[in-house]
Amino acid sequence: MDAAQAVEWAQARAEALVGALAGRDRAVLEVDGREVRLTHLGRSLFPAGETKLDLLRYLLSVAPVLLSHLADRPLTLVRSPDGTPSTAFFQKNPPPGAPTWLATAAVEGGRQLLARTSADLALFAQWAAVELHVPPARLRQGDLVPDQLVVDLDPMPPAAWPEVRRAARGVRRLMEAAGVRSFPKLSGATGLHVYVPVVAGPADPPTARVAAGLGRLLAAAAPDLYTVVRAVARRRGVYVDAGQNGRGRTLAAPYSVRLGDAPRVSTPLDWDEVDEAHPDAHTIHTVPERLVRRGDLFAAALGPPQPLAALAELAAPWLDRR
DNA sequence: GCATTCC
DNA sequence: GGAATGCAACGCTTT
DNA sequence: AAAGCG
Repeated sequence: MDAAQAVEWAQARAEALVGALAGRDRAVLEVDGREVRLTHLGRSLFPAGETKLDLLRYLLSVAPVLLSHLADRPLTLVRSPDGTPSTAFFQKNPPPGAPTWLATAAVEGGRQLLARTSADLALFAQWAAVELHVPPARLRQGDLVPDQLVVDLDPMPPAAWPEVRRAARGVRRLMEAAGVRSFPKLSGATGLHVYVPVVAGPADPPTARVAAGLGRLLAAAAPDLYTVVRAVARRRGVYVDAGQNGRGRTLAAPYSVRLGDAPRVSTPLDWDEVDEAHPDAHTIHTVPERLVRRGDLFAAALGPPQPLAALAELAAPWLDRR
């Protein structure tokens, strides 16, 4: 079964499960053989009135692909019970009272949340965990091993989406020059993330250093477009944030909803779409249907991995510069 | 959203 | 009993 | 040394 079929099935199941909840504010949902207690289903989480029930419907609809991108990655939830970004809080450890069936992983001394099933996602909806963040690294035998290099493009006002598009084209060319496949997605806020599935050889520098080198390379070639300067006041154009590849860093997962003035989704794109796409066009209302039509454009961002050396070589002259 | 702690 | 509080975390940079 | 940043 391919991604489109899986989502079609999941969407039908979501409609059936959520349909049975219509008009109710509390309920017990049975999914994947688990019982999830739901409350405040009518609570609005976005200005246009999308509710916790809408978030639940979305998460269940995209569950097969969303879960594939969360697998083996310790989760950071961004919870906002009233939908307001300013009152949101992070949660990475299981809260007291969490159901015993919710999986956790031992990560660097603590226990962190994992998502494995649709029941897990339903629980996160109940928790008003609007954003699901994961590291570009996977758990393997208790260790967190980087499996993706991410170039995070963030426009600094007055730069905006048009500048991000131009910046993305440059990143695409750079990745083509390195001979690696790369995959763009909307951050769901104002920026864009480019993912490269990689595997590091023993002699390779860490992905964070390679990403920082690529950022400096881009900024040297087009200083009006790219900036790698940390100090916010001195940034111009599009900020290339290599820090997202560092230890313990996370990004909004593919297909994660984002908090804000609309339920935008961090949506994978085709490279050829980047010039036409706009973040506002991809929300919980549009992404499930898009998945059925296009499949999961990020499936190959999970692998097969490509040698990090291909990028390390390009970045080499810039690795230890500033 | 909810368990815990504080007054 | 009702209100307040915590719920991540850390290296790197700038000041 | 402390504060800012993501």
